[in-house]
Amino acid sequence: MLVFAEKGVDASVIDDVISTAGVSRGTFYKYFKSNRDLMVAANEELGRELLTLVLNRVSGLDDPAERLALGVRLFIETALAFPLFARFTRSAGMASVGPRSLLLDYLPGHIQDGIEQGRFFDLPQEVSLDLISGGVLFYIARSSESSVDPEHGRHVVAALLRSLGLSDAEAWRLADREVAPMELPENSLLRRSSLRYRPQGDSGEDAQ
Amino acid sequence: MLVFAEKGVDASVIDDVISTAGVSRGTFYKYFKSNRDLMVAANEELGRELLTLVLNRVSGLDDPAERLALGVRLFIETALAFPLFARFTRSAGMASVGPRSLLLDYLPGHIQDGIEQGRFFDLPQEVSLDLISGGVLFYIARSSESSVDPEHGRHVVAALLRSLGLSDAEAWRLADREVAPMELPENSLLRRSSLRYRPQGDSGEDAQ
Amino acid sequence: MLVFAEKGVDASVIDDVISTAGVSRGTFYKYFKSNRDLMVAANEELGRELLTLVLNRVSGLDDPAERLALGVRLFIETALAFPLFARFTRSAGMASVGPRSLLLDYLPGHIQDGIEQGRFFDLPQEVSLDLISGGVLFYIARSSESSVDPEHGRHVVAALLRSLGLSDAEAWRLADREVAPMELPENSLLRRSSLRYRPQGDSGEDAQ
Amino acid sequence: MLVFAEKGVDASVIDDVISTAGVSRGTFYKYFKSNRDLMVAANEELGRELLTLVLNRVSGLDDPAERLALGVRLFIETALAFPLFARFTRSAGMASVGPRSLLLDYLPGHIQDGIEQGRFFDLPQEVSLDLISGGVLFYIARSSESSVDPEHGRHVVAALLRSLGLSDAEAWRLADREVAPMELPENSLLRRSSLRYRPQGDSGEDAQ
DNA sequence: AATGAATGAGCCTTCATTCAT
DNA sequence: GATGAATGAAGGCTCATTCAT
Repeated sequence: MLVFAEKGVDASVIDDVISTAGVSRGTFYKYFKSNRDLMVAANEELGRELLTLVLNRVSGLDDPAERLALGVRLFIETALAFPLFARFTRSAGMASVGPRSLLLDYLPGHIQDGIEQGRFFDLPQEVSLDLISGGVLFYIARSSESSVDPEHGRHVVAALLRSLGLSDAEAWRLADREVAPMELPENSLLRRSSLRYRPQGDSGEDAQ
Repeated sequence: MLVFAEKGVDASVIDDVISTAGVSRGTFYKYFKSNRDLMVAANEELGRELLTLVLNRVSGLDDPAERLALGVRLFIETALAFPLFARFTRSAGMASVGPRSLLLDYLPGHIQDGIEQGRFFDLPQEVSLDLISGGVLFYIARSSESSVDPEHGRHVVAALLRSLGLSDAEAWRLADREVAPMELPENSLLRRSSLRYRPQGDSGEDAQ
Repeated sequence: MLVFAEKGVDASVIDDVISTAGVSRGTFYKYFKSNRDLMVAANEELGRELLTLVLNRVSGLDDPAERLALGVRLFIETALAFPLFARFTRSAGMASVGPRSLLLDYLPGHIQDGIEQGRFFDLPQEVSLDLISGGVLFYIARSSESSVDPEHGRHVVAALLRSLGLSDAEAWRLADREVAPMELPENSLLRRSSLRYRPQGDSGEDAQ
Repeated sequence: MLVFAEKGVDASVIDDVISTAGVSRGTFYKYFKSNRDLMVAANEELGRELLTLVLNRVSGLDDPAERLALGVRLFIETALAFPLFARFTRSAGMASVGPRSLLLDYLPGHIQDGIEQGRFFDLPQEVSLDLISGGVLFYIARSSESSVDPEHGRHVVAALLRSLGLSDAEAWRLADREVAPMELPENSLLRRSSLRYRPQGDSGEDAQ
C-alpha cells in the first residue's frame, strides 16, 4: 500500500516494494506472480477488511437508505482519517472501484432493497453505481491532493441520496448523523501500513 | 488518441505512437518532450474542440440548469457516438477530468449561476464538480468496456440534476429532451482519428 | 571555439554550434563535413594566427634559447590573457599539441638551432618536444580550471630551459623578461570569439 | 581497460564494455552508474596497484631525488612494457593525471622533501607537477602511437631532474640506473587485462 | 524458504546527416 | 545559398523475471 499510494499503480515498482517490505527479490516472487498481482491482493485484502467493518455497523439498520448513507459516510470518513487509504484509492484510480471492489460488493443489495421498499426511484442499477462510485472516488481523490473540508462528506452523501430519490430533508437527516470512526482490528492491513506512512509532496504527475 | 485509447495512458508507447502516426522517432521528439506531453496536448486539443461546440449550443439558453443538462448530455452522447472518445477518456482516467479539462472549464460558471438564480441548492462547488465529473466519467468509462443502454445517459443527467436540487419532474423535463448530435468541424481531431479507429477487444489488463 | 571550449571536444555539439553561430543546419554542412572537421579548422586557424604573431616577435632574435623562451612565454601569456584560448586548449587536450599544432611547427627549428649552437644539450628532439608541450599544456589547462599565479609562467619557462641545458641563471635571465602582450589583428578569430566568451562554472566532467 | 585503451574514453561504449567483459547490460549497471564511472574506477584501481608497487621499491631510498627518479622511471618502463597501460593512459588523457591519479599522489611528497633537503630549487609545487605530469604523459602517449626508443625514458627523467635543479651529471647518475621491471601481483588488473590485449592499428581519429 | 546476482527485452532519448523548399 | 523538418542509427538506462546457492 505504501508504495502504490506513493508511486501510483503504473509507475514501476518491485524494487521499491521489496525494499519497503524488507524482503528479497526471490521472496517476492514466491508469493506474487507480478506486480499487479500484489496490487490486486492488497486491494482485495483492504476491501475485505473495510467491508467487514462496514457490514457490522450497518447490518442492524432496517432502512436501506440509512444503510447506504452510513456505509458511504464510513467509507469517506475512513479515507479522511487514513490519508494512506485515500492516496491508495486515488492511485488505484477507477480500478479501485472496479469489478472486485468494496463498493461494488456493498452497494447493489442496499440499492435494490431501497427500490423495492419505495425509498429510491427505480434507476437502472448501473447508473446508481456510476454516480455513487464516481462521486465518492472523486471526492476521496481530491482529498488526497489538497485538503478538503471534512464537512463536505455529508454534502456528498446528501446529494447522492437526493439523486436516488430522497427528499432534501430526508437526505440531510441521514447524511448529517454523527458517525463513530471505524475501529480497525489490531492487525489490520490499513492500520499497520498507516503507521509507516509519511505523505510525500504530490507531483500530480502520475496521478490517475 | 488511437494509441492512448487502445493501450492506456501508462502502458508506455512512443514506438506505437510513431508507427501509428507514420512519423519518425526524431520527429516525435521535435514536437513533444515526452509521451505524457503528447497525451496532455491531445487531451487539451480535444477539450478545446468539444468545449467550443458545446458552448455554441448552450450559449443561447437562459436557464443554467438547462445549460448544464444539455452540456452534459452532449458530452455523454458524443462519447457514445465516438467510441474512440469514450475509450480515450477512460484511459486518461481521472486525468481527463483534471485541472485543465473540459468539464472543469465548463461547469463552474453554470453551477454558480444556478445557485444564484435559486435553481440549485447551495452545495459547495467542489462537491458538485466531484459528483458530476465522477458520475459522467464512470458512465462513459463503462460504455467503453461493455455496451450500455444509450437511454441511460438521460438517467445520469436527471440524477445529477436532482442531486443539485431540482425536483424529479423538472430534472426529467431537462434530461429527456432530444439532443441533436454534435457536428464536428471537418478537420476535427476527434473526427479524423475516429475514422481510423477499430475498437479492439478489451483485455481489462491495463484498464484504469 | 566558444562551444568547444565550453563543452569539450567530444561532447556532442552541432546543435550548439549552429545556434551559437546563428546559422542553420544546412549552412553548417555546406562548410564543414562534420563536427570534428570544424574543430580541426578552428584549431588550424587559431594556430596560424598565433604562429604568425609569435614568429614576428621572435624572428629578430639571434639566440635560439631566447627565441624559444619568448615564444613559449607568449603562448602562455596569451592563454592567461584569453581564458577562452586556455579553455579551448584544454578541451582539445593532447590533440591541440598534436601533429598539426602550433607548438610542433614552431619548436623544432629553434631547438635544433640551439643544439647546433651548443646552447642546449643534445637531447632527442622528441623528448624535448614532449617536455615542452606537456609542461605548457598542463600549465595552461590548470589555468582554465582554477586560477593560477600568473608569475608561474616564468617558472615554467625557466624550468624548461634548465631541462634543455641552460644554467639556472641563464634560464632565469631569459624567462624573466617582460613580455608585451600579443597584439591580435582586428579580425582575429581569437579576439572576436573572446568578445562573446563568458566562462562557465567548470564541472570538470568532460574535461580531458 | 581493453575497451578504453582501444576506443578512447569518450567514444562511447557500454556495449563494447559488456561484450568484452562477457557480461549483461543489467550487470554492468549493477556495478557502475555510467561509463565514466567505470573508467574512473579502472583508473583508480590501476593507480592503486602501481602506486603500491612503486612505493615498495622506493621507500628504502633516502635521497628524494633518487626516489622521484626511480618512481618516474618505473612508471615509464611499465608503460613501455605494457602497451595496454600506455594506450589506456593516452586515452584517459589528462584525466589520467587528474586529481585522483597516481602521479599526483606520489609526487608532491618527494618534491617537497627534495626542496627541504636542498636538492631541488624552490619551484612552486604546481609547476613541478605540471612539468613532470605533462612530460611523462606525453612521452607515454607518444609511445603508444609510434614506437619510441626505449632509452629515451632516461632522457626524460634526466631532463626533469635538471629542471628541478640537479646538475646534469647528478641527473644522469640517477636517471641512468638499471631498473628491474615491476613485478605485478598474480591477480593484478594490469596483468590480467594485458593478457587479452592485442593492439590495434591506430586510426588516430579518436586520439586525444 | 530466502537470497540476490545475473539477465536481456524493452523503452527512452539524442544527434549527425539528408534533402525538398 | 540558406533553411529547418524529417530521419533513423546509435546508445543509454530500467526493471521484471529467473535461478543457482
